[in-house]
Amino acid sequence: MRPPRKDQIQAEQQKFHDYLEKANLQLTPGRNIVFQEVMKAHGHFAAEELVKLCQKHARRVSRATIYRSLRELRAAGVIRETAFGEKHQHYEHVYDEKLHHHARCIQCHRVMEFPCMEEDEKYVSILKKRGFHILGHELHFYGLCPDCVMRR
Amino acid sequence: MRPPRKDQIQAEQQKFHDYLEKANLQLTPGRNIVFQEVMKAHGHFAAEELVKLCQKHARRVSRATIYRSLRELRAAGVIRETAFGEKHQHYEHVYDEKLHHHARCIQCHRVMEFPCMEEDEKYVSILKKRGFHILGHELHFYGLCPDCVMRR
DNA sequence: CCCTAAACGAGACACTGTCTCAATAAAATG
DNA sequence: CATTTTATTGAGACAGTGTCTCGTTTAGGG
Repeated sequence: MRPPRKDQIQAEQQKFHDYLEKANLQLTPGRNIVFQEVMKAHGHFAAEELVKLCQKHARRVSRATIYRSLRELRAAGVIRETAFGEKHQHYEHVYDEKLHHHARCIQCHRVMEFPCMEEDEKYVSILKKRGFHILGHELHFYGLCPDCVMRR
Repeated sequence: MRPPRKDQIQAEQQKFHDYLEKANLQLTPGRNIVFQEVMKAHGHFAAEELVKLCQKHARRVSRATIYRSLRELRAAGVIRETAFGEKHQHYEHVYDEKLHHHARCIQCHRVMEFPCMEEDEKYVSILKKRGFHILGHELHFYGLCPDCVMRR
């Protein structure tokens, strides 16, 4: 996933601000630092990476604030969780949403993305028939990425 | 997923014993207790649930042994991990393997299963073309299960 | 300028899993 | 059978990730 364009950052900022306003929350320095770092990060990142980045700032931001802000960004629809079966949660941006799936290398942990296809609809209709209310889905392949296959 | 039939338990036991022999490991009381509890459990279970179950036995089994045995059972192909984006790992049985996917309720955490279809092959061929060596895949829907939809 | 409520940081705590190390049991050997 | 070697184990320390509490700070609103 390429880094967000300026106008996309703008849009995300708007989204976040709108959310804060609706939820009666203020755009405080702490929240803003977390937001900025999240926008700088691209691809998939772990919460703890963000903790390290945020704590490099002059104004110290506590873990508590960072985790709190991540939840807010999630609620605002700026980032989303992705489950990789590791011990810690990963996030990715939502902007420019072309729904995609993930292939994760079990060796180097790199993640490849590939677009979601309408084939998934068949599953969707099965689940709907069974009364399951779908909020989202993700197809997750695991294996060896091209580089790690070579290295063998 | 229904509980394993007797002959399936037999087969799994054989698999485990074969693995132990090949790996020069012995079928010790500790390992056996873990195996028995794993076979009793069905559906998806977390490591910590198993810890609790195993520790009810007269012969105390330590966390270390349980986690070690779980790894062995995984290596033996008796159980497999499933990533649900929660904080702890889940496992499920491998016996009577009809490959299936999961729909998890974000409210009650129950998991529905549905069969894997050949539609996935399209993704497989895309990834292969890109040089990714696939070891496995899982489609993961999340949302509200029928019961939780009702309860709203 | 004061009052109140929101936001914050520090650190305790909880959970899950790993690791080490000394004690034990079991097998192999003489 | 005694001794040596090796595998296995349990206890608990440790680590990583995330949550929670609580006293303090900050910032508006009056």
